[in-house]
Amino acid sequence: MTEVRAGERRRNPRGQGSRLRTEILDAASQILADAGAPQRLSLRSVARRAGIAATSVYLHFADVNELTAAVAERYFGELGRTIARARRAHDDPGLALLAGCKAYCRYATRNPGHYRVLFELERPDLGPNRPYNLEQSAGAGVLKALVEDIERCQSSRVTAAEGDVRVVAVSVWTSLHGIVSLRLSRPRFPWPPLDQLVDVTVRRLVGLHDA
Amino acid sequence: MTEVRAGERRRNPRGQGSRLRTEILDAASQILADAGAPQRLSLRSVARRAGIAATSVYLHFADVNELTAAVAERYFGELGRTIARARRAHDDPGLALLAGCKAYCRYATRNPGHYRVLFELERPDLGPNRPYNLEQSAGAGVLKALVEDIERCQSSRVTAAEGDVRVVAVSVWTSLHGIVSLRLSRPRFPWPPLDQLVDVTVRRLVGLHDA
DNA sequence: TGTACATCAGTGAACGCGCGTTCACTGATGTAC
DNA sequence: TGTACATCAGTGAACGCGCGTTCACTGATGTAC
Repeated sequence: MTEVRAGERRRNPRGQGSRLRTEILDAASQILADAGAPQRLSLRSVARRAGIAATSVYLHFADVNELTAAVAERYFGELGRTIARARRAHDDPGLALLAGCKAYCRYATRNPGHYRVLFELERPDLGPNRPYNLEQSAGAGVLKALVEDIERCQSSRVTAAEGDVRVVAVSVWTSLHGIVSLRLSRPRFPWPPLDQLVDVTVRRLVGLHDA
Repeated sequence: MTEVRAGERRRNPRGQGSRLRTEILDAASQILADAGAPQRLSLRSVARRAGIAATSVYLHFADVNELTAAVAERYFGELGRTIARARRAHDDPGLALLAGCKAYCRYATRNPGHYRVLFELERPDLGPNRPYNLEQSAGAGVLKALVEDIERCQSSRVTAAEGDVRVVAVSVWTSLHGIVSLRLSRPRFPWPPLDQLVDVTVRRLVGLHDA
């Protein structure tokens, strides 16, 4: 089994073995950026990209599932920071909410591979017979911020509709996911412009007055 | 290569060779129903399930993509009929719309494998550099019916909001897709009840008065 | 009526590929005595 | 100060699996003469 080696990498100095973990996750990130789809994310493809032997992945991850879970963890953080940055630019709670939603969708369409790892890739570690603790789930923070944004809209009366905030937040989140995931899997469909679709959808779901 | 043979099937009589095509699609359907996910839908798995040699699939399909396209075609029809049946039970246009939307979501959650073939499975035949004719796309009928339902709501004044009907229809469709596809890929998340989420989402998007 | 032949509905072995995982190993660097 | 040893950061060959596709074939059934 001859692996293509990318530039004869030199081993890390003693005590710095954990650097390889980062290099592996970087390689996974590059694959996702290139392919736009998480199907190509195999243990061997990551090792190839990182320029190491396939077996070296086992030095840091027990199996391929642990690797993909670590990849997902990394991108939940990235997504959360991207949204937070967009919201901060607005004082008006309605505009802040919309900006966050648009940032979510732009992240997905610009980083399809990363986004799909988060929400579409099969994750046996999240499957049945596994404990699922919402609080410790990496995506929980993103949803929590969305709930707070909607609450802020309601309490400052920029919104017309009331209703269970959590249900509305889940409605907004799932709708955004539908908007971007269909766009990614069926790109040739004649979609309306992304920002327009997000704008219409979120305004109506939350009850924001038109701009 | 010894294939497991399921009950020593006997060959079709002369002139009835095209029966095998149906048997192949039936086998694909069974696999999707069992697995709930389209990843398992390979040419070989379908052949195994149908009790035929892998090569026999080539008698009716040029390659594996043509097979999956045929599978999708079949389920678009099924989905469309399911929705139509649900709508017909209501005279009120708002209730008819809601019933169709709920039928869409129920179809997806009850037939996850079939639904995912329609909207998630990679379809190289729908990829870039391919002609995409909306009119001849198998899913076009489903969307068209949705547009008509929303128009009926608007013209009979059960709806408060106006707006570009096609954009609203796409908004509703993508939102429904998000609701069910996230549920399928992350089943352990504490989702609100399906019907409640659909009800809230569609009513707000279309501007239906609460029940 | 008998038979040669064409057609139809498939089969079975083999190919090369990428995959996850296992196992035994290598070779540089630091440390204890 | 010299050296034996332990540790660390990896490697390389091999395993069995399922995959899509190719190729040459088989054997029953109908048909023309």
